[in-house]
Amino acid sequence: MRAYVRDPDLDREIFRLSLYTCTMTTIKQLAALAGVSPTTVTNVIHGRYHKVREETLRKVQRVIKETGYVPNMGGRLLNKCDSRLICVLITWSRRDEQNVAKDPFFGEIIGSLEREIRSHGYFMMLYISENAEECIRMAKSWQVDGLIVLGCMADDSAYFMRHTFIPLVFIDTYFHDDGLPYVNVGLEDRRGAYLITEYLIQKGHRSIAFLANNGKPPQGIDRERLTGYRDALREHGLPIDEDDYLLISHRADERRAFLRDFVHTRMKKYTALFFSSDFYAVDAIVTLYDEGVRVPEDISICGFDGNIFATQCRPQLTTVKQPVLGKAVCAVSMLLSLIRQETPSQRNTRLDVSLVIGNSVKDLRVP
Amino acid sequence: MRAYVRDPDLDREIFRLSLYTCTMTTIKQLAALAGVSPTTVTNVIHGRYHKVREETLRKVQRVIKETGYVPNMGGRLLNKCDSRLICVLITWSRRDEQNVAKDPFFGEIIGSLEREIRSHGYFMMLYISENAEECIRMAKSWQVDGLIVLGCMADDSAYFMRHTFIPLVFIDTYFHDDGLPYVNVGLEDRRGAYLITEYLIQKGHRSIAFLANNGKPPQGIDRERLTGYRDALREHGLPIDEDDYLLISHRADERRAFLRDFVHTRMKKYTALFFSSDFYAVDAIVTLYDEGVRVPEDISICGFDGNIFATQCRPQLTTVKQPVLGKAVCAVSMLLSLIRQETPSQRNTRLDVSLVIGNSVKDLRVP
DNA sequence: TTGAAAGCGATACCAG
DNA sequence: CTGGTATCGCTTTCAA
Repeated sequence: MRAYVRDPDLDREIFRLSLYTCTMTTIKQLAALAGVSPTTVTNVIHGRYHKVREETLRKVQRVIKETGYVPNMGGRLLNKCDSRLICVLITWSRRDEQNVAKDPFFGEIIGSLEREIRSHGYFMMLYISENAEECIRMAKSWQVDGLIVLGCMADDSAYFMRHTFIPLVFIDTYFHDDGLPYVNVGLEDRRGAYLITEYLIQKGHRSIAFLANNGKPPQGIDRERLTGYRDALREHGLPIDEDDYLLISHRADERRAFLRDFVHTRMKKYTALFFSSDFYAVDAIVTLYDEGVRVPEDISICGFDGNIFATQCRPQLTTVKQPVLGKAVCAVSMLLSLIRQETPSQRNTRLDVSLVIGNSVKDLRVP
Repeated sequence: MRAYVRDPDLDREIFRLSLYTCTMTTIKQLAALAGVSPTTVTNVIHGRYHKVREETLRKVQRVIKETGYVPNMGGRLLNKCDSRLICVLITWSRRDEQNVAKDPFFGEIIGSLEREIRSHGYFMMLYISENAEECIRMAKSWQVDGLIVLGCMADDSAYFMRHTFIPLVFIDTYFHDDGLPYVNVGLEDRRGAYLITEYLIQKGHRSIAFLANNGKPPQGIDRERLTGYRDALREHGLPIDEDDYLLISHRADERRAFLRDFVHTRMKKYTALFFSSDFYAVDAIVTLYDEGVRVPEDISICGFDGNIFATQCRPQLTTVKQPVLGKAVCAVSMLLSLIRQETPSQRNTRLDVSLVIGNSVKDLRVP
């Protein structure tokens, strides 16, 4: 195999072409430059090397490299089935937009998903909407290869499943019991809530409230966490009272008003408050602090998520840590296997959580 | 103008077609259904109503609606110049990924940008990379209509400007003095820093350190903030010392180690620390708290950003608030005007900032 | 191993 | 007002 010899004519042509930086090089042009057909060029691009002679391969590769060829995705899209696009859908139903975007979980999961998607050679579209129909329209419009849906309500997830055949992976979603083949990546929500409630009980707490914001009756993850909390109470022989499940608003002003009132009335009934997320737990610590209530001296508080709020809060929040990056890795890998038409190893993945002990819980056994 | 009469044949056809939910309806099919040409259908879709007779219009609109027509963006892309795609680029140079994604600013700006982009009928791609060349390749590949680049280094911004003609708006970026027509949306960084430093001085502080992490000499926004801080010192007759500009690491462990050491050594020299971001300021408050140093009793601290960290921190952080949503609105609107080939009203927008007084600064004038 | 040619869906141009 | 048709860049099929 002899060494590749530079061709001055080709060099000149490539240079001439490189001047037109405004218009992109096309496969046809590459073909013309290399003196081969478009077919050969595509074969090289797609790594079908067995279909190309060594010398041709080199020549084409050189032209590709030197022109700085960039494929036009429009052409690909048109030829169906390979957009290389993955769309991350977020449907904020209850919580309002501002809150969700400020929640560090949002940034973390978006960042992690982007990294996973890009590292697998896909591109990420982000679409945030309350309207499931609109989401489906855009997915079809862009022929996206796959969808990752973040924490939506059961009605929406059913809608997504019924209205498209696009590979679909949910994160943190719970579903109607309708037999549809949902693929979900979630947490051991129930176990996490159980663990932390048990921890509170161990520390001598007997009257513990659970606070969440996903409706009465609770839906989705909050229902699971409530169940875990109640399981722990029951198994330790403590009474379960409907009234100990408290609904808090997603609106900061309403939430604070509630807490300010709560402090001077019903709070006396409890020694500990278990919030369904760090976001709300920290907000409560701060509100109570402003009301002169000290944590954990006057009341113990814990959360769920283990995010940066929990670590940067003083007293440091006792909480349940979830693996955010792990969620992203898992979701993308499941989605890719769906895209490859493989049957996923598991439809319902529940990632493990762990207890993070901070200083927001008082040990009541010590006098 | 007589009422539109339903056509049973058409109804049947539409129903038949709707069964093929797997393949999308095309303009050709719409045309066939409505008994017109593709041209007419496009005209209707693009609202060129003056080119279509009333009756035809109605018929076509009905077919579009009933088939649930969704345009295939591939076709559009191919016909150049109208991808309706805006790509948000993030190039983390110094700070590491985890930190950036956890910073609430990230989530807030992403959320706000998405909303702005979508509400103007565009689609958002998110691309996070350290490699400017890679960014340009993807932008060309997708023929994106515009790019929004978040806080990159001067070298990268120059690279972007030189290597593409795609409309480009920067956020929070400072540039080389190379005469390129950068369009940027930033803050009154200098004024903000000036304001808060002046506030500290008013409260009796005379030795104030400035802590940031964008290198020595500082680059980008940190250089401006440093300048504002020094302007305030100078104008109030206080000495300016190189050593009062302290570099902190983006790595949590290094930063904390530095602070822990700092507390027992050089910190005695200062009565106040001004951090270049709330992220670092809050981290410092927490680290100092753990070291038994109380804020503001032992030392005063302030930040810059006015994000949720600052509000949820106790003592509440005194800081400079920036309009995050405003940045997104402004950036998207400038980008759209660039896309429309208009000359932007302003190349360099600096949004106003305001002082937020918390409880993290001690009034030294009170004995 | 290579090439010619037919499409993918939307659009714009030009004729009627 | 409406329709035929060529085009965009890429892929695939089929023939050489």
